[in-house]
Amino acid sequence: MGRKRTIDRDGILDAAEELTREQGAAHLSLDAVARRAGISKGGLMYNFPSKDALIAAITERDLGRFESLLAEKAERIGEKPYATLLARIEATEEESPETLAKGACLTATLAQTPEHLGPIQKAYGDEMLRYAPETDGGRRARLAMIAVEGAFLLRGLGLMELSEDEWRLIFADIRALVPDA
Amino acid sequence: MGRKRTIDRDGILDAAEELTREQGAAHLSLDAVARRAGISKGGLMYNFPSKDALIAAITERDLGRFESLLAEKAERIGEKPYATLLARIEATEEESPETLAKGACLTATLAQTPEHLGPIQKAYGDEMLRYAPETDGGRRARLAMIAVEGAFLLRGLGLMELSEDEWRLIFADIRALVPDA
DNA sequence: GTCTATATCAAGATAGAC
DNA sequence: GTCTATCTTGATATAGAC
Repeated sequence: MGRKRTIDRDGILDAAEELTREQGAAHLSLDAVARRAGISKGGLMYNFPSKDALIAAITERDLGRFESLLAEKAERIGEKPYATLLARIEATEEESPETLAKGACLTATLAQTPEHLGPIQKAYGDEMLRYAPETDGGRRARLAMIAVEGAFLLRGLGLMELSEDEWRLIFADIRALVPDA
Repeated sequence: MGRKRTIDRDGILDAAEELTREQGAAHLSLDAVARRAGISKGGLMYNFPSKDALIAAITERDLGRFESLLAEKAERIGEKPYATLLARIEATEEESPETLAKGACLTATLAQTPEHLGPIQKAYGDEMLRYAPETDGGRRARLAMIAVEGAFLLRGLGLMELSEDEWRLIFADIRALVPDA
């Protein structure tokens, strides 16, 4: 015990995310993060000078990852006008329960500390801006956005307990909202 | 200072709800609740022996109120098969931003403490059970449920910032999902 | 750069006066 | 039943050794 090791920042973020999912962000402590990550508290504090910094780092990493995932999926879907939206639906449906829960817990956490809301508001806002509410297609796309993010939160937070099959039907119906889908 | 007064349990719950909305539930302290309610901490603890008990009481009161509101609205809507669902959409759209935020913050808080999830899971589950996923109408109703609760959370938590007019369009489109609406 | 040890503080909960 | 005062804990953050 007490041996030094090179600290892996991504490993810390993974540990923090897992704990958030397991116990809820309210009970997340830096002590527990350090323990789970297998490092000392001092080492943790050196890499992330405060809990807020840690949470901001998780947000930044996850939003970035999700955007990459969307871009990749959208590219594979092709030139359809609502490719990104279809990619979002696909990504949300395919996500493992654990990943979904981690993302939803993080989102709920951010929502409780207004100073952290910025990045996620921007992500949602940018996407909604693509869909003009004056057009029929835009309205259907916005409705699909609300529905898919609703499914994300309701399922990820464990508020609505449905079977895999039931969720599958819901995602199919969300997809059917998208114009030209 | 120091004069005794009769403690109003509903007043305490109001104070706690307001603080939750203003600062996020993560920063809710019993000290602040007592201060806001204009009573002593001891008096607070006498009425609600723990913070968990306080949160549970808020949940119970709010779920009860909302169910009453739904029942009342559904009755006024009449014998339509999806009257309760329409009532939910109407209630969610009409809710003031403050009330919406209080409800959504509470929901997010419950989601972070698994032991508090029960009542809300039951409320959602009971409603979803009414809509058989084997029927076309049932599927549309379930989709509308996901969408309206998505709107509730996204708007109430401040995750998605849209104008009043933009939300109005979205609620109109959610309503259009309901069979025979 | 990572560790151990400790300072500091906020917050939930308790004890006992009135 | 409500109050004031205090206890106790757990968590953030800091200091300094290695």
